Amino acid sequence: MIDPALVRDHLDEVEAKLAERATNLQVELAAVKELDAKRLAIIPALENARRLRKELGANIARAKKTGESSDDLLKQGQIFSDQVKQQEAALDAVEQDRRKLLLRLPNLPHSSVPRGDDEKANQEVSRWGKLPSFDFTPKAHWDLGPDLGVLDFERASKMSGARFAVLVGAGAKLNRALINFMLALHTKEHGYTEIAPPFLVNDQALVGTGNLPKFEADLFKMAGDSNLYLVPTAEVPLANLHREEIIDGRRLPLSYVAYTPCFRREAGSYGKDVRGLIRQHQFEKVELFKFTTPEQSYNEHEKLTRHAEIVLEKLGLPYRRVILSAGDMGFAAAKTYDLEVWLPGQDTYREISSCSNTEAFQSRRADIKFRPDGTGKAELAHTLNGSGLAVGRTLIAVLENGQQRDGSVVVPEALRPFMDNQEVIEPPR
RNA sequence: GGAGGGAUGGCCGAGCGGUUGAAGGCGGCGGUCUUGAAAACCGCUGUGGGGGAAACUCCACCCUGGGUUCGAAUCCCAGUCCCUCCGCCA
Repeated sequence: MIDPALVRDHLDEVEAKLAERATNLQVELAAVKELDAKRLAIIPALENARRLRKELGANIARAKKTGESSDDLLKQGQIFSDQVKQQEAALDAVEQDRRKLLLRLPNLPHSSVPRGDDEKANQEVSRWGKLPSFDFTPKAHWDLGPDLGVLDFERASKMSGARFAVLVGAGAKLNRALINFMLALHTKEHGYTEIAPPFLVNDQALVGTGNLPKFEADLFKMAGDSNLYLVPTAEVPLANLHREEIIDGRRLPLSYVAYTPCFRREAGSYGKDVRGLIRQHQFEKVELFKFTTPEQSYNEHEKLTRHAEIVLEKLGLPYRRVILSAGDMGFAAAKTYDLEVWLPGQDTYREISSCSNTEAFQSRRADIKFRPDGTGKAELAHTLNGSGLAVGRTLIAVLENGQQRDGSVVVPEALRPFMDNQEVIEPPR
């Protein structure tokens, strides 16, 4: 949620910033501002009514003590009480409406974010790694995987339908090795605390991250009268780890890493990435998350992005870093770097990680604060998240980049300790 | 699933429906004392929202949401979470 005070005092700036996202939210912003003004008008009236009621209450108590008649006072009390109730109802309605609008406004882009309406305006920041050259035509993983006997899309569709996959044998093992490798790296070398969170979260948690109320269609909701949803990313449970808390500022930054499956409806992506493991209803991810101070958050953003990049470097997978344009960023992000891994089978870079600073956007929704130096006034924390990495896409990259003429795949050295020292995945004979 | 018990400030804990934002203790901060420290003593010590340049001031908040009442931390209803016992269960 953006700061309501900004809408009140700097409407033009907010409008301009949101316009960079290729959105037109002038109507909503004007409505927020109007409701805000109404709110500020009701509050003094309400408080005055409450004060009158309170003072009268004290008089009644006194009169009762001395045994005086208090019938007139009681009658007056009724009037005051009605006024309070009326004003309270008015304030409640205005605040609810205002909140409803605010919850649907995206975050303001940071000043370092390039303008632009969509991914075409994204800017490459850096490249790493030498693109592999093959003396044969490299296969895409949707051919390579089944040929190797490690990926099975047809059987998955029988039990679950489209956008699911079964990993078999060395494929399942490679998947597990990637998870363990990433967790080991981030916990031992990058200082993250490992979290094993719930995979089902309630609606409030999703409001906190910005997935609700606007993107309900992207989520799998449990049947029945529960308000539980399957996590679309570990970002949700991790962000809510400290909801409604005031963190001792001396403990910041707090860095967490969690492995979870992720579940997404992928509504509206019909016909997009229908082949292979790129876009699935269920995938796995190792997620990085930080709580930090506003002063440190952009520094931490760089660090977090580097931590994700190091995974790719250790695996020897060529990639590039891209800064997303304002129009291509997610709802909650103020700034996002995407990491794109090279997929030779598709002759292109594909997103494998997205690292965002949401500034106070999620903290304001989830009420996450910190107290600098452990004392003084509590301030909203900044939150950061990033994939470190998407496991399925990493698996694809390992297969496509490591493939050999005979259809076998070389296991990256860094992964071998997690693969019983297996060096090559051989095709079935 | 059944039967009970509970939820109050950073923590523990008290609170006949009427100056109770809330006793007391612990912890924390500041001070006095001390060569230093401890002890002792004194003071301060929540969050949000209005107003104000500020000092300050007003309003709200005792799990959440309703209700009763002139007035609710205190009474009633619903819900959430925690604990104990029984049943079931990986």
